Amino acid sequence: MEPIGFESHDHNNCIKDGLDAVAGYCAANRLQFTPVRRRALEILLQQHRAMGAYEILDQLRKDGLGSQPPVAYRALDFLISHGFAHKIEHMNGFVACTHPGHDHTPVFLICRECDAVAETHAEPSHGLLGRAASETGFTIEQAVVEVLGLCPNCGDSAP
Amino acid sequence: MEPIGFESHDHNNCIKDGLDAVAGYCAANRLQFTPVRRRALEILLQQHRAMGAYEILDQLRKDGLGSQPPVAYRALDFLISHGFAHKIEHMNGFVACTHPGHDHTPVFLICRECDAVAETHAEPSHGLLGRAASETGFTIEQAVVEVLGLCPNCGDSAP
DNA sequence: GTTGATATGTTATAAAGTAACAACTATCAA
DNA sequence: TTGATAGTTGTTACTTTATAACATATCAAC
Repeated sequence: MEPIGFESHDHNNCIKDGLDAVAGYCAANRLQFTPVRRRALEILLQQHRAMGAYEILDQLRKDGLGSQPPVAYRALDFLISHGFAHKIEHMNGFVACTHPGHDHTPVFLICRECDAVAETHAEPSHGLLGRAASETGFTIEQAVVEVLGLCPNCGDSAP
Repeated sequence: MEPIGFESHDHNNCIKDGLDAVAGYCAANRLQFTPVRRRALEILLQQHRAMGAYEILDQLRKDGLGSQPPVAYRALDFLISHGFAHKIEHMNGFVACTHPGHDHTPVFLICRECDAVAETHAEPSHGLLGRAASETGFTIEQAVVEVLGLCPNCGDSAP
């Protein structure tokens, strides 16, 4: 599973592919991919970094797509609840999912220098987490894994 | 490494031992373990669950130890920066560390039913995280790992 | 005891998130 | 095609979480 986000790539594809994948998933599952939701996702897709809800709201406002906080938070709730976006708890921010439609436990690599976020995966019921949980009889439902540090670009220049 | 928090235990020892360990560490390292800081830690130690900063502030206020938010946040900053407490990002809450004084990467098991928090450990440079990081050239500095689910007590009664 | 660093008290405000309700839109069955 | 229902958006007002800035007090070391 390759993290996406640090290496250079054709970013137009990220946006288009992301929107298309979600549009398709919504069509197939009778979910309403409304203008607000679509635009919110597009805004997130434009950057591989965590954005604040109010930052997203500012953009929506410029497009005449809602100007009050609940509009942004509701769009984000929709995107998150269907796995199209994730919340970065550590930053009170949000990122687009890099492979929407698949059930997964995301692991984020977050650069403290440039705020870039790369997403990869782990299966929490295996490995360290699973072992600690099963030892105590704890039932895992969800895992928040956020790794902070320096991305390849920032690590090289400012070590 | 055994998680602490779910099984029954002599809780008076948790409080006393926690305070003693931190007091000793502070004495040895010329840190000021002031009344506000000591009481904030004691409040956290009284419960194996995440508490909000304002919840802690309420308690401090009752003891005449400060009544404004910065007092609580500064005490928590001190405790966290020296590893005596941790922030649970997922809940905007704080817990006492169960083994202060040791450098470590905490992993939290959080019960969504009763809010109990157990702390265990992982070494992020090994395992899944380390592999994902080294593949991309990412330098890990810190990891936030919060596992949500049901503790043994709540999982049995309400599955 | 003076000085420089550290800690606390306080005011004010920023940032993040939600409750509640009214108005609009999609969906689908009759 | 109408009407019932569920889902979505607009808006007001508010709660919760967190911090900036500055004055005052205390500590620690010389």
